Amino acid sequence: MEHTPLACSHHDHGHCINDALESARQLCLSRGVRLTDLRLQVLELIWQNHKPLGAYTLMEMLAKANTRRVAPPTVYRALDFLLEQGLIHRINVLNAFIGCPSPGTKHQSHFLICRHCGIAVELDQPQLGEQILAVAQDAGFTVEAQALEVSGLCANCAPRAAEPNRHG
Amino acid sequence: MEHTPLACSHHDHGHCINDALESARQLCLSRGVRLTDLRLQVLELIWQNHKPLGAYTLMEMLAKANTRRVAPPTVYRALDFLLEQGLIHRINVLNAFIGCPSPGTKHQSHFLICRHCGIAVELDQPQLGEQILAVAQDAGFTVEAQALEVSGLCANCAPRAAEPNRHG
DNA sequence: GCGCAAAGGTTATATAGTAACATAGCGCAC
DNA sequence: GTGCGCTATGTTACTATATAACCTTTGCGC
Repeated sequence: MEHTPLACSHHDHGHCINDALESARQLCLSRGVRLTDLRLQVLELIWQNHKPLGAYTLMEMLAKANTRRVAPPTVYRALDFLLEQGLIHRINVLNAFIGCPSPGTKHQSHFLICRHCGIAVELDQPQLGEQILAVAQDAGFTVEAQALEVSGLCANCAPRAAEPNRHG
Repeated sequence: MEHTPLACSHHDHGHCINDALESARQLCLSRGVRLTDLRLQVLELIWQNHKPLGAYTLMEMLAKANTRRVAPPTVYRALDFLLEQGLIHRINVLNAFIGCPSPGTKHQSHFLICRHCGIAVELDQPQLGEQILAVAQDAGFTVEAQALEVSGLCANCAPRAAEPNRHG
């Protein structure tokens, strides 16, 4: 299985993937839920890089990895499972999905999304979540989910990126 | 034109609408852009209540208000214009659009979205935007847009709303 | 009036997501 | 081991959301 390198910075991404898959296995085991082959494969594909993947892209990748050709419901069911278990997040602004680097700990879905390289980085800032929670509670609102999606240019792309948004 | 009342609290919504439309007219005038009949009508429909409206719902409303029957591109172009001018916001998690109560002032798209009554309330908390900006900048990120979508139950719905999400 | 640019109309199609029902795998009582 | 029941996956068809491409109309300066 080919490792698409992280486009905008250099790190040991194999490590990312392995960690993620291992955590996923542990979590599912401890929760008594089944991380089936399909679900694992989808999670693995999502972790190939740090770019959110659309459900249909994922379908193509599954077809190319050829092991199977799946229809939309199959992919969506796997994604639903992974979402429920907190192993992935949905990026609404992109209609796409990305792996969660710390699925065990309760946290919000806060992302920086580069429009140039397409990478989405999850923020780990509990106090930001607290702040948002506080503002909502002040308004008498009962929070069930937070989705913060900040769009712009990442540190690597900002210098060389001009105007248009092209994901490469 | 019928005024759908705000479901979860009582206020003079006619006032909301009139203010919004008047600001829109002023803004477009001062910017030298054209707030055409169609665009105005779409904006007016969006302001009928405080629930985000989908593009296709909007199409039906236009058809019923009968003045015209429009195809998707027509609606989307009007929506694009209104988005560009900052007169409406897009709620990604709902694939829907809602009026902006203060289109003149630069601000972010921060919403509390009630899953029970469907109402979305825009937060006006500049310091929250600043905080998010600061976090992003610390990560070397150049922010172009913020989208904060907090889902849950509003003050009016929380007491009587049990588990499921039904929009009424 | 003429010509340009912007707005809107029309057709077709791309992309994203779901409903409903059939089949397969797996654990367990017996 | 057989049969039952539950969960996961396969399959077909469809709904919902959004855009491409091209054409016609309108507003407006000259």
